[in-house]
Amino acid sequence: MVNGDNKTSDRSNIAPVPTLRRLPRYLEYLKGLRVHGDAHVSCTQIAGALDLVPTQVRKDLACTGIVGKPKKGYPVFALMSSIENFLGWNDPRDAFLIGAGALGTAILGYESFRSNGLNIVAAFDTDTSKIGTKVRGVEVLALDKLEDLCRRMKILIGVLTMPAHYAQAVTDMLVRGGIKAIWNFTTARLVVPDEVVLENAQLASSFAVLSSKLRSTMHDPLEEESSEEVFVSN
Amino acid sequence: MVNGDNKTSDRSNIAPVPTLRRLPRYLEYLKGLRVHGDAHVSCTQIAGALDLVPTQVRKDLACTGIVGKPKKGYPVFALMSSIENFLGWNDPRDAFLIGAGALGTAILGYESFRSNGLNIVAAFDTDTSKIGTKVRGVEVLALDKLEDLCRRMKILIGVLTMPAHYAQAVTDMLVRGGIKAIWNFTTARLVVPDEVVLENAQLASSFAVLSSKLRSTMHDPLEEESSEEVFVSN
DNA sequence: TAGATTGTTAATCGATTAACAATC
DNA sequence: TAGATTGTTAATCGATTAACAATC
Repeated sequence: MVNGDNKTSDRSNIAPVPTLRRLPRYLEYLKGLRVHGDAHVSCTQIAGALDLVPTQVRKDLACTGIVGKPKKGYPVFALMSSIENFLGWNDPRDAFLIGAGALGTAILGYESFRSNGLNIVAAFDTDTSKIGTKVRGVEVLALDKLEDLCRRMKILIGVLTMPAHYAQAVTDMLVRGGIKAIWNFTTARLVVPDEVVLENAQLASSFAVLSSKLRSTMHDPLEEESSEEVFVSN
Repeated sequence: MVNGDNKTSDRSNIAPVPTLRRLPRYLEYLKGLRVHGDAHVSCTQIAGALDLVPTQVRKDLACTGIVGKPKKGYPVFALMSSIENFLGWNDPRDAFLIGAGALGTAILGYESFRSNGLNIVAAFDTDTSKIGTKVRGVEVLALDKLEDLCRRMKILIGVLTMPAHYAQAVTDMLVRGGIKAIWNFTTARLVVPDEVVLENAQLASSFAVLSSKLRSTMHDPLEEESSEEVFVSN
């Protein structure tokens, strides 16, 4: 059993980041199909709906370990399980959310995160008027209990939704409390030990892509009929 | 002037998406420097702080049109302007936000978006208890006024923070109202005409990357000291 | 001046896409 | 069976990284 070379367990469960980012889209699409029984779906179908090419979809899905049937495609439910399993979304992971403001409330309310393995068991804040209350059914605790509770409850994920200038201090508390991963919604650049996973939500990156596209369509006169009056000599 | 071949105006102001996504990080770093006068910054400095390689930073910055000085680097303020200008973040663009819930409130409160050219001038909702009130200083209006106001106020950007199942209907209203860009925070896959820019915030993608990394560190026994008891024969 | 840094060209790397045999 | 679809290998594409002359 030592050094087990089991073919079925994909030890090297690494996938390119672009693939990882597409997997939730596939899952969302599959959920939307609302099929039952042993319905199948092909890469052509998925690609068509999501504006991708079938080969890419096939390669992405292969990363999760699913095996399809030629001519039929993939069994829908098995495929959903395969994606969820690959992402670790089938077994919930306990998380703390720090910052019970508007953004924190929004994250707590995202039902799809809960169904995707993010189990936020408590929120933390420094605002005494919030401490002791519940937000979206989750209790808000005092920030000074964070490190101790993190350690005792073996919390895996910390979600940072507080003002950016507290972010590093809170991160340090979580790290001391033995956190495994940090999902950072602030603009702060965080320093964490190598063994802690850090993912930055980077809303500004998304807005930058939008801004740039918008700017080019606005500046490119060929994009649509010119907004300026065409001068016609009469 | 027709067909102007002006070298200074970079007509083909296209940059790779990965570059676009990094630009806000550079800007954030530069703002954090809090320098004054004609302070300069080098790619080596920026790369060191952001965990990138200098060549990549140099190429990214070159996309924005900035020209540096050998041995000195780039003038900090000119560089910030160059990035902001490239993204169109220097002149504010009027936007509507649809869905004045927790997420909408969070976006309205993100001061950095306002300073980055996103000028949300009104919010819309169907909840009559919210209509007429102000959220973060922005008035909440009835959804049925959306299309008409969008057209009359020549709104450029629509920010979607309402429940996913309304998203396509709201998008259609905005499109009819002449919107140029849509920033979608819902999980809905939206259909828009070619001339409308669509950017999906995709929080789930970010969470998928985190989940996958976390899953591999948890499953990889080499990542840290084994959590299982090592059996020692005595 | 010497040397750090830029701008740019070439090499590398990795993801996407195409091609095609295998298969149900 | 015929043909759509899979899995996989090869070709392409584009971003990253390396190399290096120019320069202040």
